[in-house]
Amino acid sequence: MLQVSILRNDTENVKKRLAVKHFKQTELVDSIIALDDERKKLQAEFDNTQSKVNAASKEIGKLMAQAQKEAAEALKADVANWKSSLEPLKEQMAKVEKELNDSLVQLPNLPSTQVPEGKTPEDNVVVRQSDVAVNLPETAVPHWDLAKKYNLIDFELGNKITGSGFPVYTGNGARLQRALIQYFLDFNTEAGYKEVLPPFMVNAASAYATGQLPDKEGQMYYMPEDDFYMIPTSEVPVTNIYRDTILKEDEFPVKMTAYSPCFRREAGSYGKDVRGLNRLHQFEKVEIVQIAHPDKSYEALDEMVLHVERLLQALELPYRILRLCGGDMSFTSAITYDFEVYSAAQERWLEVSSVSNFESYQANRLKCRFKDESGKTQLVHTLNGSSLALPRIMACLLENNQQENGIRLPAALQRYFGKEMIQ
RNA sequence: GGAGAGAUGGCAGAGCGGUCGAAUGCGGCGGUCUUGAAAACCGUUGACUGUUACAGGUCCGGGGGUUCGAAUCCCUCUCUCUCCGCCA
Repeated sequence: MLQVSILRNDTENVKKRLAVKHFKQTELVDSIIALDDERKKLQAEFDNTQSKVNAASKEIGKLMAQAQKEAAEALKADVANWKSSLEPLKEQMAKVEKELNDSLVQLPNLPSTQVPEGKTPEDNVVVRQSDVAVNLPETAVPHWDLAKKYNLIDFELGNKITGSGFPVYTGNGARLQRALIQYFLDFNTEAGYKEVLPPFMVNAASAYATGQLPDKEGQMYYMPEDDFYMIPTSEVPVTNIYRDTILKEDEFPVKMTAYSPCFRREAGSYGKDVRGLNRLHQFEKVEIVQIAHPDKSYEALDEMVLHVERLLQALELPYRILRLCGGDMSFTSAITYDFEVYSAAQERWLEVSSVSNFESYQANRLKCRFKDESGKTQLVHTLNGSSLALPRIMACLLENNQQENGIRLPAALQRYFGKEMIQ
């Protein structure tokens, strides 16, 4: 969430920025500042009284030591008096603080100045696009047919074992999946990202810190017995490594990469979007996360965008990079680049990565800070991106590389897969 | 799952219900000394909130309670360790 100080110091600009995100209730900004004023006032009053109580308690201690019982008793009466006024104050403070916090989590992150105006995906700006020409044979089919033909993925079996959206990868399908994970992790670690293998379930505090709670609660699988959530992305456990920490300046930048399965309820999805591998309840992803100095986070962002782009180039897939417009960005992001690959047989673009800078929005909830040169603690910037999400990459690899006699894998993958062709 | 022990500052580790935000050691930072470094010595060193600044307030795993006053007593939850059982 945003810091109140940002709203306070730059109120008009904050409202302008919120408008880019098509956030309507700008009056929330004013009410937050008013609530914070109220909070401060109550706090000051509370502190003053508490201060008197503390002083008197010490005095009582001294009087008791000197056996001045009567004086002590008199003071005790005063204390009791002050304390009774403390109770209602406390209640009011709790109320105001809750209201303040509830309001604050309703405010989305401010979009950076580079974010284009716009409301729908059509308003996203194509930043770069590769050559999209793909030569498919006459007999070309979508990946779900290929998966069946070469026994790579069994969707029906997944239905039996769990339900729709939980495919079973078999034989070369499973092997290709494994090869991709291995390749992505190697590609990332070679670029300086430290590999971590995190837990696949998190507690509520972690889900809150990265922003899944409270706004995306219904999108996660939840285990009520233990109060755990299945992770929708490894961003959650990996970023939470740095929850409640204070970094030293020489620790920047923190670069981490993690493989994990991702679990998403995807309530409300239907139709052609969910066909085959296009949208699943469980899928594999390799993620990259950076924690950066506030002055360096946009450099880090550019570096991450280039990194993902090089990976797509190595896979020889047609791709484009979009800078998302204000209306299409996620709640918590300050700027987001989406990567899409062109799935030739379906003739559609599939999102395979989303690289975002959250600036200090996430760090504020995470309480991830650093000490600057002057010794002051301030919030870090967090960034993350997929590198890459597996199912759609697989769909695209299968569709775009299909030939009459099999599927030819790009050179970069052959070493990992062990063969040039899936037949 | 059963029995027991524990949770204190970056780490280690003291702490009688009152002057304890907390001894001491290590580490960190600054300085003296040195050509430089080490050693030694001196000083300094938690977070949050708040104020122009000071003051003040809060925090000794989380929550609640007793008390004029709690790191210290009570209840509860969580976690860690040891032993037993079970187990990939």
